[in-house]
Amino acid sequence: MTAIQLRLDLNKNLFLRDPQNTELGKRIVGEGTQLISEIGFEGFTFKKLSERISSTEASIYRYFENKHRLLVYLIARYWAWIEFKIDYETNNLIVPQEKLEAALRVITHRAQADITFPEIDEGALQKIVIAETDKIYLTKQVDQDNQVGLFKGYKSICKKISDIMLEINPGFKYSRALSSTLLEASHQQIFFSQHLKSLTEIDANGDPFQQNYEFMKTLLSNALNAEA
Amino acid sequence: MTAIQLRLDLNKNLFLRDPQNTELGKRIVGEGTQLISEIGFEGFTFKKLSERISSTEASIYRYFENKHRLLVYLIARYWAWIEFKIDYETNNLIVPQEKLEAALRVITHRAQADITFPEIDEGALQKIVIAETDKIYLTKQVDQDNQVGLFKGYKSICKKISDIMLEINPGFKYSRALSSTLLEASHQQIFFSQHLKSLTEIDANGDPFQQNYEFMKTLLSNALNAEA
DNA sequence: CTTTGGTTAATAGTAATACTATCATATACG
DNA sequence: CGTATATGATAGTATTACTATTAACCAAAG
Repeated sequence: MTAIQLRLDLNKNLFLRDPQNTELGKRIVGEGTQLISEIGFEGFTFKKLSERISSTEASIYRYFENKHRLLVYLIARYWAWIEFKIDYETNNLIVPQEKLEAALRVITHRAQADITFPEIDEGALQKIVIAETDKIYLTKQVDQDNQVGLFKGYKSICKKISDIMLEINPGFKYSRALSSTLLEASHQQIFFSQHLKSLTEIDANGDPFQQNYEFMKTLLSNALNAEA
Repeated sequence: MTAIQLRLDLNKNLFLRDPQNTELGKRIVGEGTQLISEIGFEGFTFKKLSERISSTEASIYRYFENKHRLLVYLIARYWAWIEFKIDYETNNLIVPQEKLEAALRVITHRAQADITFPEIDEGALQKIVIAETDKIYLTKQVDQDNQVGLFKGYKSICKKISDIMLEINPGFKYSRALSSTLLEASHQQIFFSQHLKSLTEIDANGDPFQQNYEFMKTLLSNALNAEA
């Protein structure tokens, strides 16, 4: 795959001012990704980021309402990127089993800078997704955030995979549930392999992304075939 | 089942002073559970709790290092409670399939005050587990916390279920991974049914706990039988 | 060439949070 | 009775997550 660059149209509620439009915006997003992946979201502040990009807190606040929104924005970009890759990889495939395998490969594999954003380090972004994704919806404002469309990208991928499952087995009753379970497992199992090793056979010293793919493929094909 | 009361020996690192030993300790834990389930963990502070129990911040800090530790403590109690119930329900069962079903029922079902803690509202505690569990390990200190045994209870349940799976199918390669995936799904799917409905078929207006049980049972039996 | 609009920097300030420290009082226990 | 322990009362601190104001800069429009 040739390296191409992406520019996304994301939900307008994800930001106050589109960071893709300005130099400062790109630095906020690019260095923000690095900083969060380095020190973790809890320790991250706009103050620290402003020092890193030689700007000010107030300037960052003009792009994002607060640090939570920045996190949601970054992760939305990740899922938009994943969705694009699923479309790309499944394009022209006819056999639904092949489509599903291709999609599964995309959601489980290590981030690679094939299709990329100009200013974002995809490896760092994937690290954020692994460690912080669940925090975007595990909040009191989840319903409001959901209502203004902040989670559209994630839901869209879930539906996409669910639809492929239904092509394979139209009678399967839990395609959405299985799809979201797999999406969650795609980062959770990697996290466990790094930090809570007894919770998984996946081994961070081997090729955890590949192992996770195999685990999930096993789960999937059995679940779908059995009910056929 | 007759109502019985539990007193647990939890890891000493979960608290500074054992809250089960004193009146104040029990109020911290009991009212803390209520308050977190009401306002969410982010909005929760020791200040607010101290007002609610007519005590002081400083007194609460004598029991728990910080609010994160209190959350870890509460959730550890939940999983210890679940583990006890699994042991109780699987006791004397011989057929591993039956054991697995019984365990699955325990981890998926709505909290009931059958086997109980004196001061804790199990319904509120389960609400906390559904909304906050992942926050106990999605932190920068996860490795240190893990090292001092804060997550022992969760890991123990994961192993227990995994072992039953291996009784059914000794050749299954992903028993730990599947077990942790199901444990995570046991609260995640309920959360989705309440807040991000398009991510699951489980319907919060029906009997979501029962539906979740059926979803997970489907997953499980297919995964285990296929590889037999 | 000047005005204007838009972007950013600089600075200051605030309420709340997450603690820590100190001291006095109550109570319990041996 | 004396002493250890638990709690309460109070105060204080560094940091966080913002908000507000003003001034400087720059590009395009008139």
